[in-house]
Amino acid sequence: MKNKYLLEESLGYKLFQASRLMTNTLNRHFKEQGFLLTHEQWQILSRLYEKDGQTQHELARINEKDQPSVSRLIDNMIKRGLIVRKAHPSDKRINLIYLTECSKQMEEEYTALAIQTIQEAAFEIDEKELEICLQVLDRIRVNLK
Amino acid sequence: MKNKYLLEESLGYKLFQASRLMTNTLNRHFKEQGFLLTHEQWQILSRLYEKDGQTQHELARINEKDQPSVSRLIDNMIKRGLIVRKAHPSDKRINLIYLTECSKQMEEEYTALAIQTIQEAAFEIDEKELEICLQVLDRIRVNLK
DNA sequence: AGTATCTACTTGTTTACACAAGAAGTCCTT
DNA sequence: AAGGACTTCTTGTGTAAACAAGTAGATACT
Repeated sequence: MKNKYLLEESLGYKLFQASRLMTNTLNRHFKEQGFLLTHEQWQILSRLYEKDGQTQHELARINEKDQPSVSRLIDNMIKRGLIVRKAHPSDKRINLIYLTECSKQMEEEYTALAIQTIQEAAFEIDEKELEICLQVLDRIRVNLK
Repeated sequence: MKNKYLLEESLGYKLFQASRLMTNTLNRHFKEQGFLLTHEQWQILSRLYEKDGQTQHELARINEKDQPSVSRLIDNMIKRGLIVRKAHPSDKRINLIYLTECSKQMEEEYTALAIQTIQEAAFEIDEKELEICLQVLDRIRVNLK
């Protein structure tokens, strides 16, 4: 008997679809609240809430994106008044990225929507099983990096 | 003590990064073998290997994408000679999508790379824990759909 | 000092996504 | 048979990804 590959049952496909549903749901929540924010922009903001004034290089590194992606993501966020670029005091190559008053004030509301999305996703999932899932995801990241 | 939200530790972020690593790895494998194929295109092909001659609407539905995305994805795949559009015999609205001789011949090689990617991702992960993770992913999809 | 190398960032190109709106064909109902 | 509703697909627009190539500033070496 042939053991056929089925896309639908594969780890890659399930991961991909679950991830996309979560990011789409978060995007929808932002939109429903009238916030012009994408989940990618939220990733950047969230890093700045943890530590304001990081370089683009650092933001790319910790978010595991390449620099061109972050460069343009930041362009869009500046257009929307979420962040600003400031020159590094001594190294002219470097841009330091800072939150604006506007985005600082929104931290709680944005964070609440992120947490809400995770709670919706994790609804009625056993806590131990969720923990195991998170560990597996960590290991996948280690394996592929 | 304040229980702060940490992006890095969140389900959404871990899912997103693990998923992106898997799709990027699959893309890289295709490229290394000289195959002009993206993971999104592989999703479509894989569905056609299961059942040739599906409509765009059906392909969009089962892959959980919207129709415009599938329409343009199919445009690209036609350009690369992976599939063809054929008119439905009685309903002129409908395009039926068929594999080409070329893509039919590649099924085994493409599938091998998909399986290899999953094996790399799942390396040294306990089988029971992986199974739990897959179930959690299924439940996340149910919760958010 | 002068050249080579490295670093941080930007620009160009292609692929793909989501949402909105439009075009064309089919079906239903009277 | 005619009008309206529904279905299928395409086009328009904006966001973001990866990879390649380019620019400008800092550093290191002789």
